[in-house]
Amino acid sequence: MKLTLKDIAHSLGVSTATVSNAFSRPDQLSADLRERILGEAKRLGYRGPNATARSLRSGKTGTIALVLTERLQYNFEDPVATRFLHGVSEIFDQQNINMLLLPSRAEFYRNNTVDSLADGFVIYGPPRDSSVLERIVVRGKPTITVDFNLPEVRSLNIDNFHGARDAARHGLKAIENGPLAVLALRVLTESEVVGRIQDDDVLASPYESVSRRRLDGYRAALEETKRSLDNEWVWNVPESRYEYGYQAAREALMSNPRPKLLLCMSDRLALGAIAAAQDLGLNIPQDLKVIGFDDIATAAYQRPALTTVHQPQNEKGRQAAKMVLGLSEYTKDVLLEAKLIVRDSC
Amino acid sequence: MKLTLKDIAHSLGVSTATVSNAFSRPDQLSADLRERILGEAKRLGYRGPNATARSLRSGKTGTIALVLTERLQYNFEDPVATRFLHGVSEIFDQQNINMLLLPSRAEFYRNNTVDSLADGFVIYGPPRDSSVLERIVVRGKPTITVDFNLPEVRSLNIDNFHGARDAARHGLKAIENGPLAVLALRVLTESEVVGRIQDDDVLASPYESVSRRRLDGYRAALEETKRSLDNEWVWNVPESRYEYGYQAAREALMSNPRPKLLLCMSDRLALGAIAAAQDLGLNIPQDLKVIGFDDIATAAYQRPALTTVHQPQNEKGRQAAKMVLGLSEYTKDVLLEAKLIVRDSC
DNA sequence: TTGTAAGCGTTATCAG
DNA sequence: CTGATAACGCTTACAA
Repeated sequence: MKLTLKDIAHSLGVSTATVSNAFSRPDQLSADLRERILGEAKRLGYRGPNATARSLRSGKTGTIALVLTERLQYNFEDPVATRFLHGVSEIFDQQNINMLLLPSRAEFYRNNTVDSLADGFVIYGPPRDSSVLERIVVRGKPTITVDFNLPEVRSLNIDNFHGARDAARHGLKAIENGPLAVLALRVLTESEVVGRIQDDDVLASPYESVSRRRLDGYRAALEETKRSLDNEWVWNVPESRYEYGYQAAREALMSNPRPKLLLCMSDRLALGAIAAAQDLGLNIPQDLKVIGFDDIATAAYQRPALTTVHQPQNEKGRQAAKMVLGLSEYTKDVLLEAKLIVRDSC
Repeated sequence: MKLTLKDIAHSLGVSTATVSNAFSRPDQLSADLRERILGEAKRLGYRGPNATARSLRSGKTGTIALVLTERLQYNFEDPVATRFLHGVSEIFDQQNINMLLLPSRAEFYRNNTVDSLADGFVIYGPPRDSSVLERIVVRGKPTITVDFNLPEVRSLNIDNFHGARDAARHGLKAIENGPLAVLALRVLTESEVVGRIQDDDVLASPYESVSRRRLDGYRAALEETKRSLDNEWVWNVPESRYEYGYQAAREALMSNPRPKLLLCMSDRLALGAIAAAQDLGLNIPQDLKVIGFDDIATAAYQRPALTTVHQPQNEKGRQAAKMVLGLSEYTKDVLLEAKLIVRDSC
């Protein structure tokens, strides 16, 4: 048996409008009548206004959608993404907001008009297929992009350039003039394999990507010491995974001259790299120095503890949530600091 | 400018019903007309039927809700929960299902009629305030419970009893007749502190809880060797956290006689316990043996690698998703195996 | 194969 | 302070 506002109204001899007000706008009716209505509703087992009907009429859903990676799965795997969601959910918890998780793969949106399902959107990272953005970025609904930019849309980023530059500076000082290699994350747009960047590879990506900024940061530090970064010493890695870090580092460490420093664009890559180095019998930091990026939890736990660039993922999540809810103290684009944390690996 | 079905219908001189069919029931009209409608929609910038209106009418939302812990945050912190969500999202990814994350705290449901927001519910763990269940368990919407049971609702569990019993058997064989302690997770219903179970503490919980089953498993193994478990040697811990494991283990290890075996109801507790032991100068497994539960990723990585009971969280997530979507190969309650994995710590 | 029309359960507007 | 009534945008019998 399905109960509606009408049933309550009927049973009490009042109008549906009044019952609606009793639930949604308490100030619109006498406390007394409201009491009676709520009591009757409870007695009959009515649980409150139907959410879909309410949204259809009011245009509000009480839900914020997070547009994540191609496949949702990834977000429960990668500690960086998970930490971001942790921050977001802290604010949603406080504000009683429903959290809708959406993948960014285009196919998902073919039969799915999600823009009506949420009051706002947080787009975490650039979708591979940018047509998704056209379906989502609807005028009128608050939308913010995280880790990339879109014209006309507020963005939240961390300062990848300076974080990377500081990391590289620190590393370069430690190895002086020794050789180095970079494990770069998705710096080639379409490549799905681990490998050196070839001279003729194109480094451009459709958005000013996180990786690109980090690479530029590394470069800037090298230039300060009159060095430059040869593409040959940059490994492209398609995803932030331990195994890829292992593989790329192994290739790099078996090259001649053997790098004394590995600049890694994520901690997971760095952890894989350390394992590869250890398996080759190298000591860290004596034989090889490794610097990561992200500062995931294990970076501090593991031995040797990882020197890395801390990015405030938790705070980033909180900021993203506040921005989309209009609760942020900032009114424009936000750039959070990324700070070098020196531990044992360099 | 907001576009609706009507606008498309108008612009083409057909009825709204036909436009609706063009999007939702292609077999109801000629391929030719459909082509024309879709073309016009695209030209005008119409993105497809509004999801709220569609659900109001059809009763379907394309969304499955996961009712998680009190605060959503926790699920992005605890690797066990995260792994479960990983499994769930794998199936949702395949089936293009929207994933709605809901906290289980009662307050959230006061002004929120969520039952209309989703086509089905997965309730992961018993809510502290069971009134939430009344608001959610609606006849007609597929609902399944995970890690607990509810009358009339399909459930998914792992075999906690046998997993724990096997763990305890293995540990008891290793220490022969030595003393042991248990780090028990939320085995006291209301306690928020770490501490020994007092004789007069009540062990009952409103549901047959996971912890209770694990405790019974430990007990069963002890009884096989004619031993029994004194409450005094059971520490209650309010949440599965490293720090609590550390604290409880420290208390246990400073007691007399000092336990030779720690049976821990989660890996995070076990990892904390190992750290506490090491800080007390104990060697594992020589001086102390530790067995965990869950088999989280770090259990295998860390040194000494943790002996633990593997629970198939990923598969559990997949099963939960399949069950709620009616895609499961099982038709009744499901019980997954929990298997002892022997590594270095015992 | 296509069109007509009656809702789905609310909330907003406006009048009383 | 309360009540009629008209949307909200769509789906689905049923009729043509």
